Amino acid sequence: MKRSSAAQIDIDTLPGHYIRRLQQIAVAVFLEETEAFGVTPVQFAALQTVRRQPGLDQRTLAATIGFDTSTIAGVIDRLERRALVQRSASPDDRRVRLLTLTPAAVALLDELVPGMLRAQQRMLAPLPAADRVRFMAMLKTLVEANNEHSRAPSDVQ
Amino acid sequence: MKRSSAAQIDIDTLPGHYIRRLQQIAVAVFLEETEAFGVTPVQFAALQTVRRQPGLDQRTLAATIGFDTSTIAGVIDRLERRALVQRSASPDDRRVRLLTLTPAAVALLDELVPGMLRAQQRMLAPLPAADRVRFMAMLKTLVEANNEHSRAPSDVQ
DNA sequence: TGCTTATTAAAAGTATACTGACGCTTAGTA
DNA sequence: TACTAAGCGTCAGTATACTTTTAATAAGCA
Repeated sequence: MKRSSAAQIDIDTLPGHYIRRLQQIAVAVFLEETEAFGVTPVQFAALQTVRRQPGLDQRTLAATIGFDTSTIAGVIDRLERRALVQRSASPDDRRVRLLTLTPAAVALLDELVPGMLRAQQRMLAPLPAADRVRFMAMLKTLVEANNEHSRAPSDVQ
Repeated sequence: MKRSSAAQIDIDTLPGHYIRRLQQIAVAVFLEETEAFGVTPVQFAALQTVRRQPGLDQRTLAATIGFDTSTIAGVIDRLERRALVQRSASPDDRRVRLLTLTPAAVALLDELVPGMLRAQQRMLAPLPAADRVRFMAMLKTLVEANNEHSRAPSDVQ
């Protein structure tokens, strides 16, 4: 299937190359469909997760959506600057900052969601309907089985 | 399948989320298997492509592996600093810089390839063998069909 | 209580990935 | 030939993503 001689290897036969390209496409389609709102996919994931679990701390948020805490700190900085997220001190542990959404963020999410869902559908649209389900199942299998190899292992399954 | 009420949406049902996670995993596994060489997946793709097409210009390289020219400029900067890639002026067109590998880069690629191939196999290992082939075929379908939506459309195919 | 270890956040540094703007060069046209 | 459009590479700016280090706080234990 693949030659082991280095000179022969074609990038186009490597899963990693296609995974990277599909991720690029997923981001581009998301931004196309939601461009009016100026929210990135990562920012959306953070907002949506805090919406469902108000009072989350940054560490748990990072683990839930699969980032390291450094990245999340920057994401929350930008969302806080736009008055979409509030950081408040935890009464139990003064190292911890608890996250909540502002009403503006809730309103923004409500407006954003239809475009976000259109983006998800567009991404998989080139596959026949039956394959879309199979593809999602395989993606889940690969992510969950390889989770411990990721740099920012998610603790959610 | 998915509720359209924003508050109900779970990140874990969205293809985009799993694609991003799989990309994270792919990078992490690649770096694990090739850590001795200090080369990133993007740098590998650039090196391997220039190896197969010596004298490539940056713009064609970018289009071949699916990047914009700004990103490639930074990648080539780093590879040039490590004396792995040489930029030379084109005799035909003074706007163009032609890329070639140094002997050190060729030797490095030869050493790197076995680990890179192990990484590709590990990524797909959680799937049964028949599904690995199906998954790759679906990936190709999605990337090729959505190619025009990407920010840096590849001109290959 | 005092000491040690663990946890959390922030900061600095590296590497993608994109947009938009700019300068140089080439090519096409009046 | 002068003007104009297009192409190529670079640079500045924004936003991920990661690593490592540092500081503050909390928790466990003698």
